[in-house]
Amino acid sequence: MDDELLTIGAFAARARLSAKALRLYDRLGLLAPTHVDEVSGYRYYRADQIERARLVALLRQLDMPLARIAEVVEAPDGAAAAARLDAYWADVEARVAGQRTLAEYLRGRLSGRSSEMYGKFVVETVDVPGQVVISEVRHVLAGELPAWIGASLGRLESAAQACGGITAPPFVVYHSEVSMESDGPAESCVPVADEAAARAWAEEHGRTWETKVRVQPAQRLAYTRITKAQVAHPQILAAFEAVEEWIAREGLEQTGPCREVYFADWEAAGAQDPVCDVAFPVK
Amino acid sequence: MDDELLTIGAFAARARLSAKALRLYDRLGLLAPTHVDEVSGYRYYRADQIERARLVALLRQLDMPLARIAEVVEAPDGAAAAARLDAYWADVEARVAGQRTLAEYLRGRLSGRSSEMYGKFVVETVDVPGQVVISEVRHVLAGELPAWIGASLGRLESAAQACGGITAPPFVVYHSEVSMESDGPAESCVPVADEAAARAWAEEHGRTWETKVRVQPAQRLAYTRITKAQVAHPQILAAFEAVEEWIAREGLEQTGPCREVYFADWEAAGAQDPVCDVAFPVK
DNA sequence: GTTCGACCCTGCCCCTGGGGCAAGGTCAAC
DNA sequence: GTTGACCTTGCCCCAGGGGCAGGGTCGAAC
Repeated sequence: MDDELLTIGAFAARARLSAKALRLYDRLGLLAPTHVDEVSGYRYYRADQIERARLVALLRQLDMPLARIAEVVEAPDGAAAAARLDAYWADVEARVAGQRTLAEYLRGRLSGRSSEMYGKFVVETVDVPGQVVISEVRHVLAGELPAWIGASLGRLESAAQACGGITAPPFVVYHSEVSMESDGPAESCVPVADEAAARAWAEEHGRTWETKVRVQPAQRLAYTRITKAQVAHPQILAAFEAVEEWIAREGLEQTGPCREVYFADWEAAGAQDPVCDVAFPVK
Repeated sequence: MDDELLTIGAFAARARLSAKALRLYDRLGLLAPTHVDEVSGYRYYRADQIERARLVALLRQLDMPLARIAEVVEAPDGAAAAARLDAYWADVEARVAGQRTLAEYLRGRLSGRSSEMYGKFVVETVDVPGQVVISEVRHVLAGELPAWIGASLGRLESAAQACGGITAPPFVVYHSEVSMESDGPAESCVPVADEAAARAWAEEHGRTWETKVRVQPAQRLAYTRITKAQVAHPQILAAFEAVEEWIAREGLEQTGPCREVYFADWEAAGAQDPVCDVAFPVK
């Protein structure tokens, strides 16, 4: 039973895939034909491979990359396969949720004059005094940013205990682009009390981490406060945009790179709690 | 003011785009530099182009294709731009909603044994008598399917008045793949009472439309009933899958191509009303 | 046995939205 | 004048195939 072999065309029709796609899946090892004629090169598929082919086709309808499809179809059991599908789909939903926020912001910016914007992002200014900060600098992609920020601020906060303690909320400075693809250098900073101790600490750790001690001069910041849910790409870009537009409207001038100031306990915060100020130095 | 020119690198940093991307946008006419040195080929951008560049960058974060971005940024005014953004985002939401349904179905199929499936799709069989049908055949992509089905069944239903009237619900037969990319021929069919009149009609219209008259033999159909919201790609594929799996479980055999039977008034139906049977001829 | 049409094979170029690298030209500061 | 940072074009690469060319194979009819 069911041991009859199908040519690629017949198999393609029954699996609702193209022959071209089947050749690709063969080459990638995702769906190898049962038998390949060594002389003619003809691929022959068994009828019971249709089920797997259909699954691949359906997963492709979710725009799942073939590499992740391979992980699903080669899972040891159905539960593991379902878990991998869930993981993928959760990624998709998270990405789309962020894009949805950004799309809503853009719609307001394109159509509305300004009232809609200010309804979404309230921008204010604050004067911050000069600070001594210990910092780590790294080139990091947007996808790794949350993990790096957490790890880096964690290291710096524990180091700050030996430098007289933390004197102001930690922040992250973006010296270049803040886009999905860029790895423009990011700098995580923790203000500390004791500059001499900080310099000693940097001397000690400068070889293992990309650490620095800087004196951040007093400056005025224009900022907007955002919630934990908004601290992610790409929706956070809407906040950056809003602050920059506000700066332009007010006739002020940016005097340095943008930053995110984390003034709240990240772990303890809920998704709708304010945790972060998106800020630019101005004037 | 603001008439200073920026090199591509400086402009890229301020617009949060890569120089490579800016060269591409220049080549596509999406964002041309204000000035290009004819000798050196250097591109120079004016500072007031940053706004447009930022908008492009944000729209790219929505995964909007550059061609559609061009439509947005070249819209005559903000309202038109917002409308085009809305149209794009509605497309995205519709696609994701369909994929979400499919993902839920697949999760159930991968993890559950069968109870979850049957909870979602109830499959039954029905014997249908032989019918004379008038039909149109066309190669059509999944994206155009809804429009084509509506137009085609509309034409056939009005033609059916001259062929003794409609004797059974209209249906669409998929002679090949039902995937997003395939254009495998689809055939829209309306059963009519008067075969002779139907043949005369086909003779008359055969030159303008790809029309046929067929006698559909009596057959048994395995089908599941779905709602209006489920009649769209890719989520309808879950229904096809469910019926095929049921057929295999019951030890039956598919004897022809799948079809969708539209038994309800499409316009009058709400999203959650059943409107369509997804069916396969069996045994 | 032959022939014909339908299938199948590989290989190449195309698409999008860039990344990355090489070879070479430019610019501005010292 | 030199140096180093920046810019240019051009080519190859990725996924996930589509489409076509040129040539090999299959089964069935004659």
